[in-house]
Amino acid sequence: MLDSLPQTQTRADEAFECLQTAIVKGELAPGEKIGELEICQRFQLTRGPVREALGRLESRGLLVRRPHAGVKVVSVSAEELLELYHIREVMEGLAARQAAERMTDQEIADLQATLDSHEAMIEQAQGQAYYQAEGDYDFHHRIATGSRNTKLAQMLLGDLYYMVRMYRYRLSTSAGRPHMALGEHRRIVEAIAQRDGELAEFLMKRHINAARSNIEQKIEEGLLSF
Amino acid sequence: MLDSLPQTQTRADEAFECLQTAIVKGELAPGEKIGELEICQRFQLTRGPVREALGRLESRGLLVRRPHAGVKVVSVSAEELLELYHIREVMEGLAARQAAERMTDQEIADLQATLDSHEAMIEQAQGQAYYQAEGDYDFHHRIATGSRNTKLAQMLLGDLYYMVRMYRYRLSTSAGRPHMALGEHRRIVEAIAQRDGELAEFLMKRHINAARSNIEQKIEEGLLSF
DNA sequence: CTCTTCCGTATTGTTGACAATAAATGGCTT
DNA sequence: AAGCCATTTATTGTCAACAATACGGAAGAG
Repeated sequence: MLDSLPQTQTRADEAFECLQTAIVKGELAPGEKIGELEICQRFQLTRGPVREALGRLESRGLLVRRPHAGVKVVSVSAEELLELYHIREVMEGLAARQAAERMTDQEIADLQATLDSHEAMIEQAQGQAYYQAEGDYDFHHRIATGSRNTKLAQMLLGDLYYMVRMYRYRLSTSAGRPHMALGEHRRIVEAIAQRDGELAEFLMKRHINAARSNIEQKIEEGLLSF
Repeated sequence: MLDSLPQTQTRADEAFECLQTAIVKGELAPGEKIGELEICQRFQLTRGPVREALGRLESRGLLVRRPHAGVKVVSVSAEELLELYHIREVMEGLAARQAAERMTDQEIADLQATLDSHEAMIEQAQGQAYYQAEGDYDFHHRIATGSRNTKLAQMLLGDLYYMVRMYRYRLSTSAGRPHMALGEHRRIVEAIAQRDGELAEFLMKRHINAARSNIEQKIEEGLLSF
């Protein structure tokens, strides 16, 4: 009765989550080839569920698989990473607009509270980029679900974010931007609270575009390992 | 030597494609519960590959699966279908913009040729909505790949289109719109040929928005079965 | 007559063994 | 010595039997 639902329901789900987090956290490096038995003994599973999980991961674009040749973690080039941000820009813009139209007052209040706690964290622990990264994820997560657009949330949360987070871990999200990002977040929430969908969309697009430019700049400076 | 590569490479791939087309064509109705053994004897396969295929289909949102309870074809409500078009609007807008920037002259010429053949088909066989539907798919397909945005094309071609096409088969794409749609397509290609990304994006968004409005109107008229 | 409980059955989830394919190694020829 | 071909081996793809779980119906109590 203690471990009611923290443990996943099926072995395949377990394998799926384990693999996913391992890939996102970088424990499995991009481009790295992984054998099935290797995974089995690592997570104490059998090949059946693992195989099913691999299929799902491949379908989501985190793995690439060649018949009879094995699977390897997807390796995203710098260009592709920037393309991801272009996609995020339009999709999250839409999410913000719909969130402005559909979020409940309670959800908006919670969102504002979330930002407050982020601000406190940033001021308290200067330079702790980790919390900011998690907070940023939380912020975008809430807006995606707040859009009440099932498929949109599914695509953002199930596909794009994992892929972006996969590189967040080694990019450490550009020091200096936390404060600026928080301000942008505040303005977006403000627009949502005023039910101004158009403005929310505009601000969100600009916000993500700024993040993209920031990464692009770092790449040009040669600070990134690709 | 005859069937060199038309047959899929692995049993799981085979199962995946069979199931996918069956769902899209409506042979498996939305909401219908399907047993694994049922699929096995239908496509002459064993449960292993089928199981893996089911996992992939679920991951792509065409199936919904409850542990130990079975899988059923996803049933999309009218609201969710319209939401799909909102997503398409922003994503294909982006695709059109990037296609205008990146398509080769050859690709653009091919695209124009495609429209010519569509026009011929429409004039030749009045009211043959089927060809128009296929032609429309072809048009959007080319622009998605022309964007040179791997993930964007993957999401459009691998996720959204199948879901939309699934309903196209019973919507029969609104008679009367074919001619109008072709004109809109022409203007979009024109913008792409002139390398005017902004205009291409605008026109594509308006094009999809018009399609959405059309469906929305039909729903309000109660002409659709949901 | 209705609701609840229990049990049987059918379906799903899992496992380990078997078959097929691709990569790797070694030998052979040129 | 270098390149090509065959054999070997390890890994993937597939299969059929086993175990676990949820659904459905029958029996009993209220």
